[in-house]
Amino acid sequence: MNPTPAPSPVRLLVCDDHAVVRAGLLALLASAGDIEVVGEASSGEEAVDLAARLAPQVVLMDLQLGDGIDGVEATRRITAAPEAPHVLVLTTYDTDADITRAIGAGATGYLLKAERPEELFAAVHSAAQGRTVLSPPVASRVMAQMRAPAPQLTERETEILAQLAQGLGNREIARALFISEATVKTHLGRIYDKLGVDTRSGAVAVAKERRLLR
Amino acid sequence: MNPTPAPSPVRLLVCDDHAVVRAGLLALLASAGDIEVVGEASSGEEAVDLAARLAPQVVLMDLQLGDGIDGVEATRRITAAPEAPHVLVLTTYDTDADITRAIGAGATGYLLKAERPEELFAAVHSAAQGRTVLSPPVASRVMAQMRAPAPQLTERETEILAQLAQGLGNREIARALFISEATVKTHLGRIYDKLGVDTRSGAVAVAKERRLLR
DNA sequence: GGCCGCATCAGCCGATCGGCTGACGGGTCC
DNA sequence: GGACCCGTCAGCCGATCGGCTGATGCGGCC
Repeated sequence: MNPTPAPSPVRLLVCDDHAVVRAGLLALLASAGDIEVVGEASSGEEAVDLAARLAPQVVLMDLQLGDGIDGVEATRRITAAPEAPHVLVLTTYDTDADITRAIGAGATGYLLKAERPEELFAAVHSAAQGRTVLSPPVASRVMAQMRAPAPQLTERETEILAQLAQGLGNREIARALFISEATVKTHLGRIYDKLGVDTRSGAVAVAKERRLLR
Repeated sequence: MNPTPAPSPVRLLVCDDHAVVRAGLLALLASAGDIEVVGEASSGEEAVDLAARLAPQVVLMDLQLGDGIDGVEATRRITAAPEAPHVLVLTTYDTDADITRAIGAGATGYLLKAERPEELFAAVHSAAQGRTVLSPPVASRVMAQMRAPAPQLTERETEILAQLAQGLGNREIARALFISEATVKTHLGRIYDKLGVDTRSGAVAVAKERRLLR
């Protein structure tokens, strides 16, 4: 009937730590017809392993994976391999920190779970060809990121912030990081500037909100 | 062939703000056979409306719903109606605060998305009969909650905590809530006790962690 | 009526924080 | 070699916080 031969389906590996969500994705993707789910992983480690063994064209990756390595690290390891599959991130959050880290780790696309299912199907095919796919809200943020010089925290500042979020005082932070209290205060001041706050509790709130930690 | 007549399927309404997840659940539940999804909602308001109009036996409800009312409030409104359907909460988090609020709002069951799909099917049927279903981790927490008198914050303390998480100082909090600074400090002291911390940043961290706010 | 939890307030004091100015060494980039 | 960022440190000072003791009023509960 159809003169054009059916294209071979895209070989896909799905990684999500929630079994119900994973099963839902499998059922959903199966209905697409031109997508073949060749494996499923419930952890980052498993995804890295299966990506190497099953050689899928695309890995659909959640960023939040509970225990073990997170989606960013899994993405980094998967894309580091020769002949690596393309990683399409499918997650809930569209925070700057997550997007930046995922792209930095080598993700080909970044899709939100709020997206329409048809977009997901289209994105899988685009990713199979190496084409970048971004959800509109994500694309907006990426553009904004380019325009605004990105008030990003340095590694050291992030460490300080992590200690702060434990409720530690300056003296305790200093001891934990083997630096002087004066240095801690210097860093804190810069952190306040970058986050647009002027108290430690405000900094912790913003950090948790923007998912700058862990 | 089969001597026993096929039981009429459970009428189900699915509520989740993420379109991809919702579509996945639909596809998954459709494969169960004895479950009929009669409607889907992408917001709490829509769920309340559809629950009244479609008269499902069970509502599968996510707690995090983005804008508008949250899953707890939606559950409260749905179960408030006469002849109300049973609400089965299906969510990611198993924090004490979420569980307590959901059950308080009238939820019949509380399932985690990490659960196996078969458990979801079984839970829907149990919920249809009004039987309580709890994921094992949730059940454990409920039991622990019963044993330990639950260090719960009062309404006022929660308000103070919310202000604190904005990074406000004691004077500002006092002004915002129309009370004296001394009172703010008294409340803060009690909050520290209940949360097991001794600094404001620690309190904010715990609050965000245990999802005590919003 | 007494008990108790909750919210409100006062005053005190030592410890801590936040903002400031200034400084030094080690990278990187051009 | 100079500009620049990062991380490190010092000292100062006023503002704020955290812990304490003690007190009042209100509303349930028995």
